[in-house]
Amino acid sequence: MQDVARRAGVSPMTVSNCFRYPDRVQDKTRKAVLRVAAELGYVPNMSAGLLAAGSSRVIGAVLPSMRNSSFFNYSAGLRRAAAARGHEVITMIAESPEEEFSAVQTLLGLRVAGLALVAGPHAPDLRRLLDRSGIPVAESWGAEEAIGCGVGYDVGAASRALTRHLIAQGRRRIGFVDISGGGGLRYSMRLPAFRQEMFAAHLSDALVLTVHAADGFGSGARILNEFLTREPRLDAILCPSDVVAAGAIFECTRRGLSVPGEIAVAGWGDYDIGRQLSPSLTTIAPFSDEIGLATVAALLEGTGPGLVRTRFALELRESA
Amino acid sequence: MQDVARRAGVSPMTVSNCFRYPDRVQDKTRKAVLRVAAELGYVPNMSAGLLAAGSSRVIGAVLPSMRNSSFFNYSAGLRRAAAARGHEVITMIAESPEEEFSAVQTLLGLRVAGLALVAGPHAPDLRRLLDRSGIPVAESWGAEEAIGCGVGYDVGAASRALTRHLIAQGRRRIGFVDISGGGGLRYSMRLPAFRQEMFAAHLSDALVLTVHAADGFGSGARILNEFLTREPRLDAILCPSDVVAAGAIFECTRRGLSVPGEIAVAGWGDYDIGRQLSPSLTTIAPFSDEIGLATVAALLEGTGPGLVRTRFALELRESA
DNA sequence: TGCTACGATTGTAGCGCTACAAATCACATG
DNA sequence: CATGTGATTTGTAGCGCTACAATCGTAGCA
Repeated sequence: MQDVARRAGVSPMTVSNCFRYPDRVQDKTRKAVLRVAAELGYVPNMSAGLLAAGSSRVIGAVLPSMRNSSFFNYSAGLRRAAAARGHEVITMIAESPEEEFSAVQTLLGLRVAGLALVAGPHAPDLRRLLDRSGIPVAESWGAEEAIGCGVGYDVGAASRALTRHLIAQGRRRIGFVDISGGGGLRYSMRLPAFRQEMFAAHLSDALVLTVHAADGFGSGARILNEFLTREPRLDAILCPSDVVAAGAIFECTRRGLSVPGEIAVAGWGDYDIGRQLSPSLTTIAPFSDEIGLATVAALLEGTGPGLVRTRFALELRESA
Repeated sequence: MQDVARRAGVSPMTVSNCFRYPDRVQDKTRKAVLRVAAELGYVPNMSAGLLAAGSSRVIGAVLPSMRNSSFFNYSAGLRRAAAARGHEVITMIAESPEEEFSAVQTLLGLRVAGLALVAGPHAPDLRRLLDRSGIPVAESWGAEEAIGCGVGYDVGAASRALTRHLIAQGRRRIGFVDISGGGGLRYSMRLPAFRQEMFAAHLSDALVLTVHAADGFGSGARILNEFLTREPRLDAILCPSDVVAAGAIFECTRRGLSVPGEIAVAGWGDYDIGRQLSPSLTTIAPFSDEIGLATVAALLEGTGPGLVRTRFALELRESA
């Protein structure tokens, strides 16, 4: 900074202002300084700035992965909302509660302006660590018990809407595929909501199977087998993701079962594959980018703990 | 840090040492300090540490997306290699050269220990900025002209291997699907290598089509249409990704063309979908995680500019 | 007991920047 | 031409930590 100031013939303080508060500096001066800075390849040392000012313009996000389009869209939403407020987003991937804890420590060490977590199993000390840090925290896909501000759509309502739709279509023997593993926590209300609606319609809610998130396509055959063994007249399946649903549809095709004629298949998450599939997939669209937008808003507008509900949509297509 | 030192009855310097150089501190002292720190929720301010010490243990990575499994595996490789060396990885997503430039500035501002870029179109000033920064840089999927150290497999060799395989199988009228858009830059050697092999085998290399990366599945129908219009006796297609190949196979199935009987279809990238598909997809496996590992090694072992080659494999399955 | 050697611990100074208040400047007014 | 006003610029002090050198404590040995 000294060098830039000298070369531009101004004080270091003016250089600092050029980057942090451009309005405070006369147009001509600022342009001159910025030109010299570009020539010298000067990039302000954010660590020093943060140390001096006590506040940064970087938001930290911890994600369990970015493999599926939900997290991808979420991340895009985070970035868009942050950019609109002059902030940046840095991301750390953590695939276990331990990794998440360590990532949070790193981000806290960087003294980010806010921290976006994703709901799921957390390390036991995480909440305490964050409470003491004083940094705004939001938990995306979070529900009532969220760390900081929970941001997400009403999974239970979505599950009820989907179940009601199937019942309204005349489906009676509906198989429900639950998801296990860490990510499943975000969808823990799916099953209770399904049961509630089935009970209300005087239908059996006993056809429940569990798959691991990682199984993906591959589980389609197993699911169908097990369901049909237990209930040969099965007429609908509710899958926990479009990928699993795609696997189920592939297996139906292989067995010569028509979809949706003989069996209705519903997915969850509105992934690309669901649109391309034939028949195209009825699914829940979670508007994950909105979760990202709302998360940044909660972080930066300082609403504090609470619960922010985003939208979801029942996407009716061919398969159910 | 002062508080922790007071409560633990030691000097601030000892607290600092506990976190940075655990060996310098007696076991008993360290445990006591760490306990107090945990109680107080103290996390060392990395900015201050970096400012004082001039070096951080965080590596910055800029990715164009993490939608596909290549980047996901790459990112996992980065994290694994960094963890093995006691470092962390923070990621920024940038979908355009401008966003990439801005992300690099942020990461440079954080004074990361190293910067991992992905090959593709860059902002014109990026190279100069990085040269002056003095921070180690590597460009993954990079080739000869890489910024910093290029790390990646030999795309040309992979393309030649795949083409030779099809020719050896007796295919004569081979359609080649090229990819356009930013990401295509990483694969610019695919087409020249294909042409070279076709020429060497005295075959026509004129059946070339271009798709946009974003089109994915959807482009399958168009590709097949155009190829078959130009050459009704088409007997093979080389696709730029497994997703495009899957789209092509779907379209073949719809038209009643048998794969690989009448038409061989080859993908690229070894995505999940290629294994689940029926017929399963012959493809190039890029070992993206190795690119991540090698990138971190190049960054931290300070090999400087140069070119590091990782492996790839011709994954022969049912479709070609 | 005195002295050395070595590991553990502790001051001091300063990393690069920004908040804040003070100083300076440009310009219009009486 | 003195004076006031508001915009622009500039010192000063200190953010929280670590490198480095200095100091302390203690075990081993003559």
